[in-house]
Amino acid sequence: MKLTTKGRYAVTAMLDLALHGGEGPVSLADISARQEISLSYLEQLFSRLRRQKLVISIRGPGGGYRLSRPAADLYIAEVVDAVSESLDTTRCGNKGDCQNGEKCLTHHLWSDLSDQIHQFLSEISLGDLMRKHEIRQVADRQNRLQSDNGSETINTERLSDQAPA
Amino acid sequence: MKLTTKGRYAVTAMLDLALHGGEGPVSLADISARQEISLSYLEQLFSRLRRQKLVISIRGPGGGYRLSRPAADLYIAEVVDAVSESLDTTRCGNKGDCQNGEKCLTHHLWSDLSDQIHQFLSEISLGDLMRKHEIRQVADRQNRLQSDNGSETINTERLSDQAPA
DNA sequence: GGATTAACCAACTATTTCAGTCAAGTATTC
DNA sequence: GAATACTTGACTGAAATAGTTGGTTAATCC
Repeated sequence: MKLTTKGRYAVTAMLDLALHGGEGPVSLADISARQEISLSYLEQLFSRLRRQKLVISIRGPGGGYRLSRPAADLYIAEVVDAVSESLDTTRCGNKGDCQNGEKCLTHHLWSDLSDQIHQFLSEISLGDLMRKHEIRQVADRQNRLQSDNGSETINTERLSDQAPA
Repeated sequence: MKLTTKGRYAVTAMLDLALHGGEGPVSLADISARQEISLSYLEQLFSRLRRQKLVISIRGPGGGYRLSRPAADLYIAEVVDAVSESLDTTRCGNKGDCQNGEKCLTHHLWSDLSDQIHQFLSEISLGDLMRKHEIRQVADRQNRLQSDNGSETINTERLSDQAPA
């Protein structure tokens, strides 16, 4: 498991797809415009997302991409994995033949940690984020309408509130 | 929050420090030899760890580094943060003046996700890892002594077992 | 059928980060 | 004062990240 901006781009794009995919395919050009990610970079990312069967492509005019499954069944970990192609964390190839066992232990500790984060992201779906997003969008709009003074109430409840058990 | 090999090196080194720091300061040369991390790279990492006050340096012969606090009070998130200098996740500088609010929302979602991982790593201390390490070391030794046939029982229980609530 | 749309693909470039090296310090102890 | 070991900064090669260019292929619209 590796967490970099690349994964963030992928999750953002997938979320955009989930949010705007209600009325047919979404083109990368649209996502690029909305999320300000370069089109060519999106192509690279979606090439992987497609090969991992997270999205379905529709060619030709009016074409674009669709989620391969309902957003509630698409998990963040899948998206991150699809684009970052998790590297070997052990250096010794996980063969267990490290020098007198000592080195490999710390390696395994890190690998366990990494597994836990993976597990964690496997329990959050795009649907979960969407719901939060919608709530938030509504909340923000309400805030903007209600209080146009400079009070700046960014009081949207945190994602942490519905953290997976 | 960014998770790369850099953070792994730092955690590994700090864990080594925690494990061998019982009888006085530990030199980077020792850590370098045990963990097979280049001395110069360790110097870079410890320069940051020291500035973040996670370790204390003792100069001169017999010198080295010590943890600034008991291992049970030093959390993984601190170590990772110290060396990876978490980059801006929002691009817009978190000012909230993104284009019609839309872009920033997805950014915030990711930032929340990142916060949760951070939170998660903030609940695991070096002490926790040490305990696991010791248990493991004993278990491995037992395995090695008991079954010297090729059965290869890598049945050490996972870190997940004592995941923080 | 031809123009348009948009996915697909490959090679190439610039920038940044990672990982490591080198060299010249400074403080401490023996 | 010599040895030890931390401290700092500049520098390097390799890899990953981010973006570009220039095409090809499939589907649709006119």
